Amino acid sequence: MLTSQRKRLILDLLARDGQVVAKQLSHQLELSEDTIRRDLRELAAEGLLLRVHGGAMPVSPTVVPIAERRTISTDAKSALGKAGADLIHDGMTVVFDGGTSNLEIIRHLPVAARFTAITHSPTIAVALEDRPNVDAVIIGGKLFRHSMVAVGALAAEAISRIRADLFFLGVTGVHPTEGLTTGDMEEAAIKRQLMACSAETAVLATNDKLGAVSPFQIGGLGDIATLIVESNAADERIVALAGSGVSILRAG
Amino acid sequence: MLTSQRKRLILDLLARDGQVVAKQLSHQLELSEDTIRRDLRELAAEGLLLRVHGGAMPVSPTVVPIAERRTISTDAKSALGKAGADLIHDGMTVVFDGGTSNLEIIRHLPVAARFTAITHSPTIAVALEDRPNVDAVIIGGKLFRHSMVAVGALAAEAISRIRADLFFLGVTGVHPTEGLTTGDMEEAAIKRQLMACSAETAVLATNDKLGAVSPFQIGGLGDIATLIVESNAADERIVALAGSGVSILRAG
DNA sequence: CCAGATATTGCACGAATCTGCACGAAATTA
DNA sequence: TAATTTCGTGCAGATTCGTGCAATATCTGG
Repeated sequence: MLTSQRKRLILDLLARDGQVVAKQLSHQLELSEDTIRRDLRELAAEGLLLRVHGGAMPVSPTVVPIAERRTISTDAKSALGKAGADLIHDGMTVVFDGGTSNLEIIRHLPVAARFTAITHSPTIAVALEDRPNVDAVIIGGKLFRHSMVAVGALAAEAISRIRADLFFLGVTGVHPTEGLTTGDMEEAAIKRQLMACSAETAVLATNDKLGAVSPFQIGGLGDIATLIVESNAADERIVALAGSGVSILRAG
Repeated sequence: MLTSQRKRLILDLLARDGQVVAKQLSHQLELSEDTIRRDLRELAAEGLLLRVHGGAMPVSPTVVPIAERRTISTDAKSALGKAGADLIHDGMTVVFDGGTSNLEIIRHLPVAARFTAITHSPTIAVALEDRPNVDAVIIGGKLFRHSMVAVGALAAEAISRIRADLFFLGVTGVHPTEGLTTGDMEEAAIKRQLMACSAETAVLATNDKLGAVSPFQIGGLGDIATLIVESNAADERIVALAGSGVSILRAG
């Protein structure tokens, strides 16, 4: 490994994580701590990072961790995630469907949150890695790549044994008469089952989903308790959805 | 080989890999290091690359996506991954344990690889996202955060119905007399079960694992068919492991 | 075709750089 | 305060670098 390449890598890691630890780096890169320390010292001399005991920090307070930017997280979606996270209270058992909206909920969970999370999405499971107080349960099954969730008989059987307080359902369409829809039949079946095993279901809907319809129906609007929409969602869309018994929440 | 042709090749390699190493180049192009160094010097003078000790870097910060560097992949671990991937053939059913070594196998799979992958690690599952020809099956269960794998009764039951051709076992210790060990009891049990349901088991062991012992035993050396070690693994370590019936493969 | 000019390549050798280790100093933690 | 961890410096071995030089190949003009 080239020295300059290593230095660049250190800066990347620093930007991503907001900090680096000399000992960890030496282990990860399989080099002596001396070499790492030397690098950190030199980078600090160039003003590219701030040397601290044990490692280094960015020169300017981390803007936004790059890891969280991996999927484009618009302000709107972020607000939806925050509103969703607010529905979760300690002690609850919450099921998370796949999708970027639900991923946003995880990101907005307070680190101290203490509840049980159930998901059939490996992506969600990975996001739960740094929430030490959350009991996470993964539902297995055949991986459906398009949405990155487990489906099929294995998943169905695992779900049949679950009773949850809240289910965050992911959909591709929310329509006044066609209800909640998605693009895959098998996925729709799993979603229905997850709804059935949960006391309540909530849906996060970005503006592009309001009024949209996909091939396979998951259920009617009346089947969910809460629909969270963007703060600037068109009024006529909202009015069209009212009266179906669902409580509509504007995020942000 | 023409000089200008060679220079263009160097720039291409640089663009592709994000770095070039003088020594490697001289070997690949079958020229003396002096010639390569001269080329690099001249290209640097033209401002086409950035000369650094040992090789060269692109003038503009690497375009290689940072996301792929989530776990740092050292040369040694990369070679192990390649060797592991070579054990997989089309049509097989392969079980992947968690861990960065096994993740490295996924990264080295040819995109055309066509087989069935089974895993209880959401991290591995996520890595399989862009292998469209791989049938992926997730084993559910309680998420054990330290290793990011599913464990517990749910996982055990799902595994009991599986029959696989090959299992890539992750361990933290490979010892001549203590055998294969790991740091968590429940995890060890799951690993044992995965071994039992697979026709063959393979282990990727970085140098730091050879001779190491962790609290909980998974099995003896005789229980696995293949042990893949680094190319520079200490001979005395290897000799100590021989005679247990395991076939030892040096990677790279 | 030939002779001289020019360019390219490999080698030698001293200089510079990089890396890991040892040891005492400083900072951190209990 | 005492124990542990981390830091910084000096040093030695190894690698890489740059320059000068000679040998060979290629080009150019007559």
